Amino acid sequence: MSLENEILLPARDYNLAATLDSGQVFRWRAVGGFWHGVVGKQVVRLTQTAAGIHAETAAPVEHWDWLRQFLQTEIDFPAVLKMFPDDEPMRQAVAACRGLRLLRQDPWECLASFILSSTKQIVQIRQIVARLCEQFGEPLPLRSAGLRPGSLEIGVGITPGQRPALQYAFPTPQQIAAASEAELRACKMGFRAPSLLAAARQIADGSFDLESIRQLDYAAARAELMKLRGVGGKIADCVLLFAYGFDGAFPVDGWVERALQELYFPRRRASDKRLRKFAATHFGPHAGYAQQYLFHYMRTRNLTATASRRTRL
DNA sequence: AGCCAGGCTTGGT
DNA sequence: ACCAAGCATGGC
Repeated sequence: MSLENEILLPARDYNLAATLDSGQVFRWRAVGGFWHGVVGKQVVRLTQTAAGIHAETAAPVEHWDWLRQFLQTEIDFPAVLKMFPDDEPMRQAVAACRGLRLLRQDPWECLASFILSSTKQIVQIRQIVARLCEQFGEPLPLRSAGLRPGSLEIGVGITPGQRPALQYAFPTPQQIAAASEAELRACKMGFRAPSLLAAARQIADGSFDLESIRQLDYAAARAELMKLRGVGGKIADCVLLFAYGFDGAFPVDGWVERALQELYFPRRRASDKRLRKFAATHFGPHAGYAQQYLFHYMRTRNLTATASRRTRL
């Protein structure tokens, strides 16, 4: 197969913008109608068309399996929606964001990102991850050397007349493990630094195996991830859902807790444990997708509320 | 200025 | 089993 640096991936019911901006990934940025990001060592530029998702890479590639995998364009998405519970909150949440999808991330990048996520706003997680990648990640070429010379320059933060910022691969466990805690703290991750460093060292020296997680069932995989410092139930569920494809994983953070409380238990206050138990049975085999819809629904509802509040002032 | 953020760990009942 | 403090930093 010949080398290519662009492709159209057919996709229906796919809201690319909402998906890349929904708090599952932290390195994608919208630049003039395009979404710029990095998948593995590929610098990628995506845009949504009527037919699907058009992708361009800075470096030519032999195939596109890695991108189909990341974007999950080939799943039976209508079947996922069909399995959602038929109740008013879910109808509202789905209507609020048609085509919101789950991506399939690299486990290490996902784990590291969510170790850094605790008690942080999404904008801040993005900043920390960006610093981490700039400090410790491998710099990646922004333009194709061969194909269509000069036609494409992919980079985050391009403004007219300005060179695009360099892009970086997400740092490997080895690269993080070689850092000091002070160097990590310089990325503004605060008390999360020792947790990230410990995870990186365990993975780098082989005492913790991210690949073997795939062989386990959900409960065992969750327990295994929770052995890592700084990884509790919520972060474990995020990694299981976003990186390993455990569709039953149901991360409960503040937003989702509020969603469950307000939408399903409006009268009485339900304990965190009660909410988790309810979620485990109520949302079916694709509970993780349902969770993402509830999360996005609550978050955007709040954002528009604050925006309108601001304009009124 | 002060509250709170895609939480977890530890130490108290 | 449940509750609270403490953690580091910055957006709003």
